[in-house]
Amino acid sequence: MNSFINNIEGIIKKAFETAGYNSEYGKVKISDRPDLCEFQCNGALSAAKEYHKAPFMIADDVVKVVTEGVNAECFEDIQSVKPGFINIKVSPSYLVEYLNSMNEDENLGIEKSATPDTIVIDYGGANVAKPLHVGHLRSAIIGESLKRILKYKGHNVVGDVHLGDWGLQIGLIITELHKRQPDLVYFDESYEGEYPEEAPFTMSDLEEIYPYANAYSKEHEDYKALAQTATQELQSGRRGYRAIWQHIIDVSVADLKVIYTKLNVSFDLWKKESDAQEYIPDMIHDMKEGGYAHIDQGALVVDVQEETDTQTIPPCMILKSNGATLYNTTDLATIVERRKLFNPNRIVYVVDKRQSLYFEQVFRCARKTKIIGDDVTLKFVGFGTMNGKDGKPFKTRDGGVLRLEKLIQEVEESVEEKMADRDMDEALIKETAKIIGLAAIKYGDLSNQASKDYVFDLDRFTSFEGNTGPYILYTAVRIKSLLRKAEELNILPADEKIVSTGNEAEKNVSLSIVKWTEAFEDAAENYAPHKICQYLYELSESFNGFYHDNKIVTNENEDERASWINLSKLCLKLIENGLDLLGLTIPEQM
RNA sequence: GCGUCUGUAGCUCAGUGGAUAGAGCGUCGGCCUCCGGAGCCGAGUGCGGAGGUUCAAUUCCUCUCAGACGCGCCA
Repeated sequence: MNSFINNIEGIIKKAFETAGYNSEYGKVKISDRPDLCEFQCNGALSAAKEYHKAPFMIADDVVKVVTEGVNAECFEDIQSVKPGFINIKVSPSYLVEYLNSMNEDENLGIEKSATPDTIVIDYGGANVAKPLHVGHLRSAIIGESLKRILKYKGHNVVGDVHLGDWGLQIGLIITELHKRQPDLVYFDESYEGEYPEEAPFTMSDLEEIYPYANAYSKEHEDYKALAQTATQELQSGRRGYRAIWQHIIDVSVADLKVIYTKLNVSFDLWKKESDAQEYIPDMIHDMKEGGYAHIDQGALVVDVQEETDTQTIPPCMILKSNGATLYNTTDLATIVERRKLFNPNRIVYVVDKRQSLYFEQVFRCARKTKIIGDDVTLKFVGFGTMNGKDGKPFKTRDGGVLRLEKLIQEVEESVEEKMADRDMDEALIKETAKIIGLAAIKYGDLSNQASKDYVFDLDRFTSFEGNTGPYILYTAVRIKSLLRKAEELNILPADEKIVSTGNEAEKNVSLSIVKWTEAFEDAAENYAPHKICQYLYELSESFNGFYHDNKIVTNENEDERASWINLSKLCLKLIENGLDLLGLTIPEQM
């Protein structure tokens, strides 16, 4: 169905046309001056030039057409105001009519895409053998939300974790493991039997081994060389190394799934860098055959510089001078793989914005070498860093990288403390604190524009007041409690009908509600979950205002009561739906 | 050096080619004490700076200042 604003716009555009002006000038938007009107049209101002007329005269003409036309009853007030604004207040009945149709619509007024795209979203950014840290948080949170938003729009979305499992990191672990346990069967090259099913290490072993080996290799050249050799041997298929590698993946994936589940983040696909390896030989062959790739300083590269560039864009490197593959190679091969498996119309990368130049190179290279056609959108959704209160990248007190689990735990504990005096049993508080804590983290992140850096402020994010996750949850919980009360009193209305009672706060809520379509479409088009947050906050505020000013369940006027219960229900539906798009859930009480 | 991004209230963040640029937190003053007070009203300060385009610029363009980030064998 059309959005509410589109409906008004239709009327205004028609009026421009009837009055003899181009209908394109009839654009309607939410008012900048809520004290004067609810919606406004500024088209007369820009039309003035074309028609050599004073703007207010044009506005007068248009308003006249509307007030004398068949749609006049849609407006409570529409007037032309100098220098040429058209100020609009809609009639409560017209508004309520839309509310009801929205309420009846299973998608709450959102139209599914008529031409659904197949979209692969690459987010998460996890590596095997390394714990998730706060740097992975944004990719997971934003990617998850975008996945949900695009699915809701009706697209066919595939979320891919795209695990990093193929680099030097594995070689380092193998080398260190060899040093510590040289007798392991994996290192015996003459061994031909089956390898054990059980890994010779746990996740916490890996978490200790990797950083150690990494640091050690930076100090010791020979050690580093061993690791590089091990990496190469792994990649060329040495059996024992492959077995270790498989253990590393199994142990890591099991661990990652636990924490991603905690975050309410899921992936349709657990693809790994290594899965793309099989596409590399043909890809490189084609690049050479096509004359795209050439040797430069010993390395195989594809030039991606374009004439319009204002800076030097380095060539995209496909093979290092020692013949080894690198990040670029895998990413390009992954595009080949994705095209083969899903034939997507869009591939969306939710990645740290510092990688913007790198992805520009990869995208250009992919297009130039015809790995992907011009009809496929490659979208880089770069996000900023999460900073501490000092404005610098988030660190632990001793300057280390903060593990994601630790962060989640700290937030949960902080929420628990706040809830300590609740009349709830301890287990329930713990459970609820998890939900609220997650809302605090995610909403705190998503309510900012993704591309900007933001400050992680525990006290602010977990506050139950202001533009926070907990505040939105509270509003939803409050409505739930209201509905429970109504049920107890056996006064739940028989139907879902909402009527207009002429109440001012009621109209306010209604106006907030009908803005949903615009907010959602804006979020979907611009990959901008923060638009959803903004909407939810505004809706929550106007609902709370309404709630404060009026008696809903205890109202003695039965018609008002029924309508307002239904209105509250609609608000709850919208909040639940919106929070779900952000990847959040609502507790029963808090 | 070249390039990208950012700069909006004391702090954290929204927003816009148009009429008086918004919210939260914090501060100060007040109201309401009713279905969950997590509510409401008021006070106060701001578009980094300078030009330009436009009837109209915080928004678009140029320059400038400040900060963050990036610039072939890491990912």
